Amino acid sequence: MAKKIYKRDPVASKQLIVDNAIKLFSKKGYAGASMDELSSMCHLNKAMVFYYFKNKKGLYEAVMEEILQEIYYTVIEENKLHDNPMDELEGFIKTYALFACTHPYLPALLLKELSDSGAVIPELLFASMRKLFSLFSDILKRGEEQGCFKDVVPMILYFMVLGTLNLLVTTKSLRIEAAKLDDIDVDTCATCDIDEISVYLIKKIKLMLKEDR
Amino acid sequence: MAKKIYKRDPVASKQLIVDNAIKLFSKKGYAGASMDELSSMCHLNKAMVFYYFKNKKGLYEAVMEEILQEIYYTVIEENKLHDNPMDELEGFIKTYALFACTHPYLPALLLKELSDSGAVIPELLFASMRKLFSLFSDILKRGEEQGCFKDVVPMILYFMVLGTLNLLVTTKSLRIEAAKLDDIDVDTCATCDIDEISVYLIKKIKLMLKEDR
DNA sequence: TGTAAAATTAACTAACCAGTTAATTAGTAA
DNA sequence: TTACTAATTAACTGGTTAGTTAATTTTACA
Repeated sequence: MAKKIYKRDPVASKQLIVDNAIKLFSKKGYAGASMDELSSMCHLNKAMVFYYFKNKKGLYEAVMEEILQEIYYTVIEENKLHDNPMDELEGFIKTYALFACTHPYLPALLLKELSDSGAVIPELLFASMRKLFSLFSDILKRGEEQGCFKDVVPMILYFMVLGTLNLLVTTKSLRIEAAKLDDIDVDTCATCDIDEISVYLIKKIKLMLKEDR
Repeated sequence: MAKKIYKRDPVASKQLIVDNAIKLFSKKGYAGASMDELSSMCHLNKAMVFYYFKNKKGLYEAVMEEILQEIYYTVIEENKLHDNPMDELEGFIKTYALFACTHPYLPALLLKELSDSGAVIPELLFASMRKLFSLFSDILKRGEEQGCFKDVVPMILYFMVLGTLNLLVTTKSLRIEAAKLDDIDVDTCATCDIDEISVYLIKKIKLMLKEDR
């Protein structure tokens, strides 16, 4: 017997809302995102948003939780493949870079949140960033103990990696536009792909951790 | 004779609006900033905002133009003090770091804009970022020609410097909060001052530009 | 098949928003 | 003093916002 065709699918409806909310929040920010616009993106009645989520903030939290958990587990799982700090660092950067590039809403949402110390969802952002940073910090510290990294300040290096990668993703369209002009002779890496960028970043980070001075 | 006391001062009124708009936009973003809130911050009637500025976007542009010009001229003027790429690079980083730290609304506004490729004011942001990047790129290229820098990709290095410094400024309160907890043993640089940070960053960037591999 | 719960909708509300208007007040210059 | 202009205000407008309500449709299950 063929599977019964349902006119309703609550799980799919909820996920449809989250998926479209990710797009909308990452494009317009929390304040700029309208629940009317969201519901029409989903082709659902607006009351559906408030049926599945307590309010706008609750939806935003669900969105952030989903993507922060996804990046965290992606990085953590990849990390298990390595057994020495040098490879772990390389894996961390490569994995974050690839994820950011294939999920460009992550850099957009993250930079917006971090630009005001997580004004909308301080606790959640705080906890997630800490978990990811804790792994990064641990890699560097073990590397320092084993003598493969020198003069390590994890917090600064963490923002160096995340700042570089997130900004390169979010400014992509701006950089492509800039490349078309030729009044100033600058290379904006408009055609660089993510692999080239992460290979360069890894090479440079390794160089800066190789010696004390 | 004592100077006449005026009840009105149009220049001061306009500047009062810009100063408070900087605070408000950097805290809440473009969409989240309310012109009613702004006018009451200024203790002025809301119509005053629209008397001095065409509309909300016009005010936002005035705000961005003011701070982008300020950082640009600060960096450009400092740059004139040096006569070799190594000192110029150090000066660039130190000057940007100090400015960002003493004008924390700059990182907040910049990261918000860059997180969606300048959705609100693409042309203005674009032109300003290009001017600053052009200087940075020029320093690195001259350094490469003279042999003091190796394997330079200015665009990536630019976002490395700006990303690191801007994020360290905007996350300051988050990092101070994190330092109070002790469930995970991580140093969040909560007590680092801007000089320590820029000295470290300069040291590391110099190391990464010293050799090809 | 009947019924209760879950999912969905149209229509509504009250607050807020950017921006306008027309009137009023203060400064200027003759 | 007068008369003009610039600065300032209270009160308003029309549209948008997050969120609610009560009714309706679909589904699950006994």
